[in-house]
Amino acid sequence: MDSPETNKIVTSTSTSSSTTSSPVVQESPFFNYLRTLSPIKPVKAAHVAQGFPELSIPTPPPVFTSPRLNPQSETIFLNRSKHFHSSNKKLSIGHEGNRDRGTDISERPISRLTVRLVSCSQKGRDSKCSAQVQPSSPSQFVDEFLADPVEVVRTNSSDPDVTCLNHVDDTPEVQLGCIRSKETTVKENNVNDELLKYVENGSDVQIKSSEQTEVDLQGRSVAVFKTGKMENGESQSVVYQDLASEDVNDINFPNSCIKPVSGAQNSPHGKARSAEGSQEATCDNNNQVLSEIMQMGEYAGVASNESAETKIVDPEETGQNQRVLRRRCLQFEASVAHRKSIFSNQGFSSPAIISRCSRLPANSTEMEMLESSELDCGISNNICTANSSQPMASKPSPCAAKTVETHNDKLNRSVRNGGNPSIKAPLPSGIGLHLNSIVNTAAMGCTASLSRKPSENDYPSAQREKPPSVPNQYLPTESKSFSVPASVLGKFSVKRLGYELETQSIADNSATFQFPNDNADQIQEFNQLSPQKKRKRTFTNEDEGCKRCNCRRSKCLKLYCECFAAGIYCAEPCACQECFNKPQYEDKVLETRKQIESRNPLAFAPKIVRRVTDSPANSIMLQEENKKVTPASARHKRGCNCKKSMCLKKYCECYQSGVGCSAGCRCEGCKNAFGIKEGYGEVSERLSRKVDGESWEDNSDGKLAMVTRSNFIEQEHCHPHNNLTPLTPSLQYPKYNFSNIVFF
DNA sequence: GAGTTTGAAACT
DNA sequence: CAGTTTCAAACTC
Repeated sequence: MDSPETNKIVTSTSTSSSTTSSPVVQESPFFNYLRTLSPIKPVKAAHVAQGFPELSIPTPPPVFTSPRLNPQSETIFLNRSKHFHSSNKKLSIGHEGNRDRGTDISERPISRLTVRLVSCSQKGRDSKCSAQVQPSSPSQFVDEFLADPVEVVRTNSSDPDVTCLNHVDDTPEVQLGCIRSKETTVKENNVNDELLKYVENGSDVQIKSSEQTEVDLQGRSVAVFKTGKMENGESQSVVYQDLASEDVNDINFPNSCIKPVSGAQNSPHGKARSAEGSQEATCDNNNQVLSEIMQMGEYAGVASNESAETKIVDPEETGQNQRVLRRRCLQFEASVAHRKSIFSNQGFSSPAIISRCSRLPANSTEMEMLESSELDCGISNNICTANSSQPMASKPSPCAAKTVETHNDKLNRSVRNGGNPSIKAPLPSGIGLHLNSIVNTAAMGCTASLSRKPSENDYPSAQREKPPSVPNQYLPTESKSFSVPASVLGKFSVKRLGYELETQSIADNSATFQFPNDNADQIQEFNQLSPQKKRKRTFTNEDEGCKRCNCRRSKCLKLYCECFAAGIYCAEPCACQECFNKPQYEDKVLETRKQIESRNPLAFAPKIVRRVTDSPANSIMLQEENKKVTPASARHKRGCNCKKSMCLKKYCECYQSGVGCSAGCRCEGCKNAFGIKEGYGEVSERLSRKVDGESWEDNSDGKLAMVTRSNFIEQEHCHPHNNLTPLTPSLQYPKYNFSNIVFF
């Protein structure tokens, strides 16, 4: 069972030697652990094929700055259709994440990583559970990590380094445990025997759902997690953990279907093996275990509670969930380690924060930009095609309708059970925001439009528009919301995502992602629309969140195409014609992209760069500093060139992105509400302006200046995190478009 | 929904 | 690099 072969798992290899497998990683406990498990044959090192596969893997963003960063110019083009396909899932073991801060997994052992694994399915396990071990890109980690909600719980442990990730959504069987920065030791004790007895004696019962039991074995508390033999025939498994100590018990169970308890992987001496309680349900395929382990890393979410939760698996869902999980066949150890190490290093309690900055530099220039700044946060967009099987509840896609149902059901159940549904929604992934990316994958249901929800006062009544919302066609069938704690919001950057971020009161520093009510009919309706109708439909305000390209003559191979510019393939919501920006034309896409980049290396770089500091205090300071210098902290990289719109309409990229014009702009008659171009007067200068068609003028009490400052602050803070001066109600807030913004 | 305006991208 | 053309989004009616 154990694989005698070493180095079966090839860590991801990018074009740079800096990303080759680290000996440290390979010698890490986890790596050793995997060696003993995985029969998976070595795979050719290849970077993730999420996007344009020929392009090299971007290195982690500067927030994870490491001397090992690969400065090589890299670009990434996301392949929606492949993004969530389990068949394309690739496993990356550890080291990629380690590049972040030069922290090796082995340096940050994971203990108490309690995992309630899904039970093994005897049927078709091979096909479902086999985890293809391949390298993966960090971005994939991030996106997928963010794709699923988990609950990050700081335990009651006095150890500040302990952070628990509790998956709370669709796979309650999986719990990410605690991350500890200190090493553990393994002690011999008799618990193993006792536990084994317990397992063997107690596991032959037909249990319907996973359960966790704490048993007292020789005075030591041992948590036993069982996943029972399901009525559908799926097997039972048991995992255990000594709760009394940080130690990982070495236990030899007769069966090899391991159900690892945390720490085993990373404990220096951990050799945790596990057994399954049911003899008839022997799991002889370690791939499943590996797959499940990898799934651990798939979940990310937001910090929420102060206490851990025990998730109860609904037996009705278990089978389905497992199938969903297996379909994912994720490989996330590296991602987990990556994130965990960041958690520990940053002291963050939320993976969402880690998820920030996960967008990878598109090229060397961008990398430089990133490196030169403290990349703060970002929520990137997950991208998928309408055809992709994408089981995330909050990023439902038509193709994942069944999964969506499952999620919804879970949500409902959770609500009924008094659970906290507010944290069910996955955070949109994506960080950094692809420069040009609009990634409005909202349309795909895979991204969220994370935009400030304007109050009614934000716009002139005559022009009041509905705030961007998730396109109906890709939304769950029920309205959902989830709250994001201040700790997360504080680090958020905002981009056009599929979801609407509704800023709560500034005082509570929280925000709620609101999922509009939705219905499948609309989904179907939209999908049945002709391209012409989609064209119209797609760009209505109410569907802004799902804006897709509408190219007719560019074949979606020019920067005119927002999808192409964003580095994503066109998909179902697009109304483009003769589109070549599709996976089947990958070669052409890549070729064109390279051609464009050869002409302009920054063609796919972010247009808008914001500077955001890592702490509110710093942000304030920076704001104050910036106010003295420029009207806005964010700048359009190249500057606009408006002649007639006076930078007051969305024709203007600066205005559209909610940033002020700068000296780099060549606009004429600039009246950008977010900050006019230098030379056209100070921000606080009294001037008449017209915003969204409504003219207003500041008065002598400095109101305008204050308003401008508020805009300023809002931008600076990635708006949800704004505990500064609230916007003046009378301010006619232009609608933000964070599509092309990168936050630093 | 059709047509116009606009400015970025592409081309020369 | 500047001028022109093409293009698609934004906007208006």
